[in-house]
Amino acid sequence: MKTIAIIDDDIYISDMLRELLSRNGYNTMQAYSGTEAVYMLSENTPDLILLDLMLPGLSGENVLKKITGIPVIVMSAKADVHNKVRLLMDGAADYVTKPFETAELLARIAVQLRKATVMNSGILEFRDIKLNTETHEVTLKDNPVKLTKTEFAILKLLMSNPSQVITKSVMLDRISLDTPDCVESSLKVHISNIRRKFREYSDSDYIEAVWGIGFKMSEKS
Amino acid sequence: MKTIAIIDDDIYISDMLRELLSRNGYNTMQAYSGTEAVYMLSENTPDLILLDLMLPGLSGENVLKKITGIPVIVMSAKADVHNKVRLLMDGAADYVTKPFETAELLARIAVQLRKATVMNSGILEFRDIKLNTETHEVTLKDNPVKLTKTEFAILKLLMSNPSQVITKSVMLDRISLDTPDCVESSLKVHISNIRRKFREYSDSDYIEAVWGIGFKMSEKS
DNA sequence: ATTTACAATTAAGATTTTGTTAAGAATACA
DNA sequence: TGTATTCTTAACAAAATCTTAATTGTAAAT
Repeated sequence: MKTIAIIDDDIYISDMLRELLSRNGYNTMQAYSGTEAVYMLSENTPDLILLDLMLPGLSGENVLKKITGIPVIVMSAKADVHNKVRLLMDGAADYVTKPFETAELLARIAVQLRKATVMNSGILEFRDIKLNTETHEVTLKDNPVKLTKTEFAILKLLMSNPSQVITKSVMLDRISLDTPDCVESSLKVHISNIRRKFREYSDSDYIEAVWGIGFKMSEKS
Repeated sequence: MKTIAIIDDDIYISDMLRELLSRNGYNTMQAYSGTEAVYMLSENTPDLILLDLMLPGLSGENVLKKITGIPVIVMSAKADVHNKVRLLMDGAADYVTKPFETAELLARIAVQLRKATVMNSGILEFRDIKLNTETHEVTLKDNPVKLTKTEFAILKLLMSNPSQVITKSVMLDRISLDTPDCVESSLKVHISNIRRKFREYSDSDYIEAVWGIGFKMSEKS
């Protein structure tokens, strides 16, 4: 049975969602603040997360940035397009505007869970590259490539959103959560190192720089 | 030695798989139609089944539904998500999309066989190590190795998820439930002790550190 | 064409994490 | 109670990784 985490400070909504979900065959867990959510997620791994944006403690945006590997559906009152784009760039899987129809929410949940099932075979593929999120192994043309933790995280982030530009600031947010901010030089070195390790098995370029913005996986060989 | 059943009507592919598998240390048996497969499985019990979907006689889907207790990896040309989901719901353990990389297929086979080993007996095996979850006995190359309770718990956790990295925090959660948090030093010592005890009977490394993440069982000897 | 801004690479030093040892604390057991 | 075993902690050395900064290369802007 799939487990869904509900992160919302409004107790009425949170409980309504819990009922709705358990009536539809899901397990649930609840958190009522950003900090509580982070703690809960460090202890448990749900299959999907419903995240309200307006949270006490730590804002929903910041909770979102800390999550990797679990699809997040953001629930927000703000409907504007610009905001939506930013959320998707921060790693949200989908977005519903409050108030929402329960049927719509259930449908979107089902879509994301199916996607996740397919993804969670554990292996991300892009051209010749395979990245196993479970074993932390990466191969290029079936040659094992040893990546460090940070290099792996960068490549996983890129391969999770192929053909999409990942801004440098998003990368820095997601990769090194603890360090300060202005460490772009470091990022460049990591990417350079990944490329060097890949070059041993292929002349082609896999990571492409998007001038002034960030990086993306490169389609062309 | 593990036996794998190959169910595919394409003789060329079937034989290619047989060679690949026997080169990698598996016994094989072959069937070329759905009806033949059902007959073969009534006579023999392989450890794992590779099943092509497009079969004459009885379709792969229907063969799948008749199988219980043996992990089935479905091989299909159809890549669409909906189809994959249905197969998994019909009881497939995993699926690969044709054409597939041999390395990937072997990896997925290994994963499923290990899972099956865990399920079916109280004995976990990994390379030269045997761990009996019921009697709490551990042997290395058939030499008994005396492990303490905590050491045993750590090794069991690792061997239950071979080839998968276990994070330090997960380990701490699962092993010493009562103690506070900052006990990484303790973990290091336990692992060091397991290694020392193993070193008496083998020079090879069985527990591998994954830098910055955790530990995993090490394939290479 | 030249300037400017950013990107890529390299190498060195700083930092973090791991592995081992030894000593004391906690626990189990006779 | 005393003894043996196991667990935890701390200290340090060794290894791997990360960051910084200097340098060179490359794309955009003027």
